[in-house]
Amino acid sequence: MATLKQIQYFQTVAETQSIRRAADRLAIAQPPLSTQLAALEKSLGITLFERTRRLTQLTPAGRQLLPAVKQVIAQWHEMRELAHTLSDTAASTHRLGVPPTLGPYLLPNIVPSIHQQFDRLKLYVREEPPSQLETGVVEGRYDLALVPLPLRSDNLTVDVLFREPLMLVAAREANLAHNGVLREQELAGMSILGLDERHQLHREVQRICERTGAVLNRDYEGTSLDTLRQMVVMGMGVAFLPALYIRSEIHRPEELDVIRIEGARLYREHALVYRPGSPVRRLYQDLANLVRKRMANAFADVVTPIFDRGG
Amino acid sequence: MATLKQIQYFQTVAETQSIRRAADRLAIAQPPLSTQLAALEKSLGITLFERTRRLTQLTPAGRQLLPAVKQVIAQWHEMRELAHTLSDTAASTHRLGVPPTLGPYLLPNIVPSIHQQFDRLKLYVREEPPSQLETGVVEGRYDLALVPLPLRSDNLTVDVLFREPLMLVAAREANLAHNGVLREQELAGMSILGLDERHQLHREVQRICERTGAVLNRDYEGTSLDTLRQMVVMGMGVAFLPALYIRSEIHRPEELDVIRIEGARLYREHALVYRPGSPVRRLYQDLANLVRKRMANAFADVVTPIFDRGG
DNA sequence: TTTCTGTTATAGTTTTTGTCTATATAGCAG
DNA sequence: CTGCTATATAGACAAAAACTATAACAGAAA
Repeated sequence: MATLKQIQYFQTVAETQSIRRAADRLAIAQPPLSTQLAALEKSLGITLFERTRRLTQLTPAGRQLLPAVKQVIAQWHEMRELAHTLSDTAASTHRLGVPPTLGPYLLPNIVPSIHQQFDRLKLYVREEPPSQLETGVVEGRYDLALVPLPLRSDNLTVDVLFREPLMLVAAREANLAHNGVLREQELAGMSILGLDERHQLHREVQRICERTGAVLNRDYEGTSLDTLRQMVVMGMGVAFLPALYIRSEIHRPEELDVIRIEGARLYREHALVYRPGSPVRRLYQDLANLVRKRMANAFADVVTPIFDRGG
Repeated sequence: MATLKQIQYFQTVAETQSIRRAADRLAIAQPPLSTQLAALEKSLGITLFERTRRLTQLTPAGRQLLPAVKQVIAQWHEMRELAHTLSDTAASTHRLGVPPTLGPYLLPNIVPSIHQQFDRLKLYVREEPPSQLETGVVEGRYDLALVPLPLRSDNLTVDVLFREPLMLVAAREANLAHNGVLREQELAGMSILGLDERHQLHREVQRICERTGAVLNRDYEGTSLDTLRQMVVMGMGVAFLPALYIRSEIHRPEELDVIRIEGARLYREHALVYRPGSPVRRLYQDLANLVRKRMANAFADVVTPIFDRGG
């Protein structure tokens, strides 16, 4: 089996037109070079060189093989160069999974910061429901993912990122809130619109309803935060929407009231997860910290970064 | 230094997602595969795989390196395939040098036969004066050449091919010959047109003139056989032209008389030459024989093949 | 929990391969 | 004919890669 070494030897001899000079250039003795050439010729079934005293030159067959040989070596060098670039772990493309109720409203705010700090890191981002994100990371379809807590699987490393409040949203005409604030008790019996049950948010809202005595309206369920918002605008009821969504999407405040609920712990928590065995987990920890800091700096009024609860 | 073997191992492990299965497929034991992978990772400075118990999968960096790795292997296979094709010596391109006073008139008649017998052999043909052809072969610019005898250099293998008569050509109006034949003595004093002295034919004609008492006209010399013919047609004198040229180029017999000289040995001899050390000299001998046979079959009236005078 | 199973890593040994030095062989020049 | 130079060959040695055996370890099953 022809080796890369032999192929390099071949090229050098072809260039120098001399086994002796090639041996010098390759920094080996002449006999092993002769031996390796003979081995290569045997394995290829071709006489590559015409050896005379004054010079060693290519045979017609060898001459035609030379370009192919150079191709192999060129590709090899290219590969090594790429490897060198990639040897900085932050220079690779990492596959990031995000839930549809968070990704579109969070990423635009943090991706620029990521590129600023890790300038050669690339992200390949896909949206999926959180449960699929988890299995996706476990099975290797993703390298890391943003998911809401709690997790189903226990074999992932979890870096908790921040706590995001859920705000009650009502149509302006409903005139539901006094001064934009309601007490938790006032939620009791209220009819709440939610997303369909494939979304994680469905369960989170469900839990809130159970705790506060509100009633989750299952006759109409939204398929996205935007449809949910539309349902509220159209007066079909009230809904809990994530603070980051509200911050980025509620552009027409005249249509909707955003109501803070006093005394209730209405929030969801997001984490960055990845396989414990990932060789670049250190990078992912850095990314997690970057997200927390970014949240602390630019969204302190909206979310609460969590710095010290590791997975 | 990453080896081809290691690169193949890398690809196989990436495909099977398991070191154990890859080892099976590669028909080696598992430990050396682990070792080689580790060596490759070290030499590239990259962690290529994330090894867990259930499966061994690519890291982000490894995933991006894989296409480059496949390229290297693909090029390598391509090279081996080409080598296999070339292992039939007759499948290569051989550089053939021919003199301008022979090539254009001989090759069209023999190249089809060559391709018929050696269907994958290719010829790269160039024209040059015979002296340059000889040094060209010695120095390796050509693999073989057709040259007129005698040779200057003595370090080439010479396969004599055939003897080609030189015919006296005169304008029809000159009415020089009786029945298309002249005796040698009648050449004495005759003014002969020739090619310029860079051509081998110049010297051949000069020798004939010296022997027969004819006079080589040096006032006007042709630069090619065609200009020489034109000079004869225009009545500037008579000339010796090679039989193969006449056979292929004298299309208008009314313009010129072709005259055979009785009793004189007026001919030149052509040989196929190549370096004695050429690994494919056997092929060149076969080619020489093919040319002789072709001459014997189709040009017996024009040239005389020479079968038994080796170099 | 413990045990069993399957996978990868490590240790030690053997075999193979590559390289070295020394020498033989062969053209070519003087 | 005799050196000179380039390549080939032989034998010794070192390095690399293979194998066997075993350890370590995680996940599944008991």
